[in-house]
Amino acid sequence: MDNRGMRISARADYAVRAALELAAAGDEASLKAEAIAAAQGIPHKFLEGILGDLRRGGLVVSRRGGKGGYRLARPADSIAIADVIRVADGPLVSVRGVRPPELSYCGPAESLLPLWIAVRANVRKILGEVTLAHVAAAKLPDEVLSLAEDPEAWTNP
Amino acid sequence: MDNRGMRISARADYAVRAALELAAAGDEASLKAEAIAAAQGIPHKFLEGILGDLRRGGLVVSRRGGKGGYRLARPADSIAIADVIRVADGPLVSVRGVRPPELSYCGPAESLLPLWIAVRANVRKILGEVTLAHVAAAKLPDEVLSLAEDPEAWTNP
DNA sequence: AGTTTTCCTATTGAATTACTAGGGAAATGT
DNA sequence: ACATTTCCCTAGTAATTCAATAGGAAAACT
Repeated sequence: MDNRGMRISARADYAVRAALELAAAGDEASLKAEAIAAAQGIPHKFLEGILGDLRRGGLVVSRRGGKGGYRLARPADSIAIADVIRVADGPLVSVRGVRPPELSYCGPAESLLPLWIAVRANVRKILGEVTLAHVAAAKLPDEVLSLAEDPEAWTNP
Repeated sequence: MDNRGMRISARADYAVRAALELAAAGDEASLKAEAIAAAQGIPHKFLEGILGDLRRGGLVVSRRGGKGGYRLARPADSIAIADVIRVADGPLVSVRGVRPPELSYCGPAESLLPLWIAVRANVRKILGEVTLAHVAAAKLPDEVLSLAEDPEAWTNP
C-alpha cells in the first residue's frame, strides 16, 4: 500500500536525464550512448532503447560508426520536458489507463472530470514551459523556481 | 510504449469516488459497500479492500450488521482529495518509486530535483485544497474551475 | 578489412495491478 | 437462541508492466 499515486517512471526519468546530457553537450557535439549511460548511471542497454524512442519521436538524431552518437534534433530551448516524457513514456497524465477527456463519471463524482483536467493543465503548465535549456543551465523560470523555493514543498506529506 | 507517464490508478480513482458517495450521503447516513459499488460501478470485493484502507487511514468509520455500512469520519469539507489518494494509494507524486526529496541528480540534471518538487507542489496545491464537499456539490474553487474551463486543457496533447 | 556504434528483436525476472474466493467476526432483527 | 446481515481478513491469481539483458545485424568511419 505504498509508493503509488502519480508516479514518474524510471524510463521517463532516464529519458529526461539523457536529453539533458545532450543539451549540455551543445547542438554540435554528439554523445555516444555509453558515455551518457556512464555520466548518468543508467543501464547502457536500457538507455539504448530509450534513445531509440527519442529518435523515432524526432527529438534526437543519431549516427552510427566511429564518430557516431546522438545529438538533439532541435535547439535545447525548443524542447520541453513534457515533450521528452511523452515521447519516451506516453501521455503526461492518465487516470485508470485512459486520458482524462475519455473518462465519464456519474452522481456525486461528476465533478471529478474537471478536477483531473485541472491537475493535468497544471502539470502541463510546468513541464510544457520548462525546456532542456532551462534545466541544463540550472536556470528554471522564476515562476517554477518560486514554487520549488517554498520550504513546505520539500516536506514529506 | 503507451499509457504511462503520470498516472492515477484505478485504486485511487475508486477510493475517491467511494468517498464522494459517502460525502453525498451526508454525515449521518451510512452506506453499505455493496450500494457504493453498485452506484459507481466498482467491483464489490475490490472496493471492500479499498474501504478497509480508508478506515485504517482514519477517513471513514464502519459498522457491521444489519444497519451497518460506512460513513465519513470527519465533515466532507475537511477531507481533501489528496488525503484520500494518499491513504488508498501512497504518496501523491513519486519518481522512480521514491519521493522527490530522496532523489539526487548530478551534472546537467541537477536542476531536475527542484523541477519535480515544483510539479509536486503544484499538484498538491490543487488536490490538497479541493475537498470531498467541493466535488460532491459540483462547486470547485474558482481557481481550479478556471483551469478546467480553458478549452485548451481538454485537448489531447 | 576491421572497428566502432547504432539499431532491432526477443527474452527475462520481478513486481505491480486489478481483481476473486472463502470464510470469520461482530452487530442486528426475530 | 438463532438466523441474517454486513464488515473484515487472508490468500490467491491471471494479466500486465517494468526494468533490464542478450545477441547480433546494419551502417559509418579508419
